[in-house]
Amino acid sequence: MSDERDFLDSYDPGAFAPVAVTVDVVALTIRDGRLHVLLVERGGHPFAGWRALPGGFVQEETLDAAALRELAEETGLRPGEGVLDRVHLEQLRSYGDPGRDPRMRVVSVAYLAFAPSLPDPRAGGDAAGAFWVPVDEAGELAFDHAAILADGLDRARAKLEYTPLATAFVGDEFTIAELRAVYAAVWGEELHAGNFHRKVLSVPGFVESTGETAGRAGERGGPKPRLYRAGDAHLLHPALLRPTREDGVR
Amino acid sequence: MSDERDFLDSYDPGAFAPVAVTVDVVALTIRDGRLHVLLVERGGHPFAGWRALPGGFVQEETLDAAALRELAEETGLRPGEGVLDRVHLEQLRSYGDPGRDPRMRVVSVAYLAFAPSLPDPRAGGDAAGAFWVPVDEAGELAFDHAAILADGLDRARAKLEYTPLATAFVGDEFTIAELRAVYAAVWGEELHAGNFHRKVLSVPGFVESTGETAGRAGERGGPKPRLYRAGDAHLLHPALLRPTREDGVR
DNA sequence: TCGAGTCTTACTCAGTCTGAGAACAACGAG
DNA sequence: CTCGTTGTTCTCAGACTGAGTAAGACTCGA
Repeated sequence: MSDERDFLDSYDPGAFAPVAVTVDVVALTIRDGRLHVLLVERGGHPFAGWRALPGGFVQEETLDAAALRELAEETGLRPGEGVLDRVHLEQLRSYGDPGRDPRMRVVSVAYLAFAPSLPDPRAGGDAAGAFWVPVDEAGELAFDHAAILADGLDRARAKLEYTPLATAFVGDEFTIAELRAVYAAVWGEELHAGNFHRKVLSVPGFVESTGETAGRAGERGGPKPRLYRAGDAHLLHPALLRPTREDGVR
Repeated sequence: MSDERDFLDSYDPGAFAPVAVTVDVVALTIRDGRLHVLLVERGGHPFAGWRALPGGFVQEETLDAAALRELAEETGLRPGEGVLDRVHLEQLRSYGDPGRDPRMRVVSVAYLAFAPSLPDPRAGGDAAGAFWVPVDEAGELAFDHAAILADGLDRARAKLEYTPLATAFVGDEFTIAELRAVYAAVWGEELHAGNFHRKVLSVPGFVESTGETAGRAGERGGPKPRLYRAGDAHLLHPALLRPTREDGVR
């Protein structure tokens, strides 16, 4: 048996059937109290003119870096400008059915991104345009992107329960009511204000008080709310469970 | 712009840097009350002689099918013989750091498999041998497989809480005590028998009674336990929470 | 065959958590 | 100023949880 050096030198990477690896990003944000997803309109074949998730081929970089790069390209935001640094990015899962892309065998690693309200994206890359769309108006998407979006939403809704993810949707300092609005937007249901308040403050490490109060109350009155920052918890314990998904869900 | 047919005909799949896609399987089972993982000893370079997770290159098949095939090849089990059909298989996540494989850029889609006690594997494929190893004795593994295994264990421990996954580790009919042994093995701690019993029976759809009792009691006495089958729930509600991971985990 | 020890199952009880509702004060809009 | 809205705090009954106890049923070894 040859030694490892010889083996690597003689190794032929072309010996396998060609496969491409892409990343696709399910980027979520909240605008006007509704959950939105970032979509692009495809400029080229296949699926020209269709809406799709932002994404592209992986280059010489980690998968995480590829996802962040694609997000930056499609939104026109630059890393280092501060906005993108506050985006929470995590891997969702991979999709690799033969035939999901008519060009060739493509395995796509999907990512989930959460951001505070971002500006309207500038067109860039090979996308004819990018825009935020309310998740319930996404409609048909190219490839299997509708399924990917559905998986992403499931994951997002579940993670709100046991992680402090909601803080990724709000600014640096926020009120409990803003946090509650995030939960309401993602879960699609109103939450009992009093109980939510009690719960959030009772979970260690979820939020910490800044000692300040907002300069102004809400548009429709009420006292000036207190401001909080995200705490140091990675897991919420105990969790904030969703209001009874009636037991039929199973 | 050419139409889609022309575009596809002229598309050159070789235009991108070569990437290979593999699947790696974290297969878990319980033997003698301890959680075991299936490992192979690598026969060829790179990492010849090292232990690794079973896995290999994806062929013209879905990712799920590739994972099942690799599992079958490494264990010597054939699909259709019944044993493999009862294996729970789910995607874990993908690993694609440049340099994780010295041969070329390799993106690996990791899978998690749960099975009732399987027979000792027969060697097969390019592995010099395959064997079940207690998870806490896995030691160093080839590539980044140690990290993959750790992620798989995390996922398994978490999923036990809110899904009926534990039933995938036991036979078709089982006792509550066998189910409790699964939780104890995966979580690494004993559980209060009475409370566990109450909890399992109170979660709708987790288990359903067969009406029968086991022919024999445990080795060290006790009454003949009743037998149960897995219910139709996909999610446990309410969940079986792990005994207080003391709040420092965050 | 008998006793010791083990195990399943059921029950109890105090502490905690939850959902629902009410109370109150602070605030904006008209 | 008045009214409706909102942030925050309480209260209360029901559900759930961990810990312990108890009654049998059974195996094993003496």
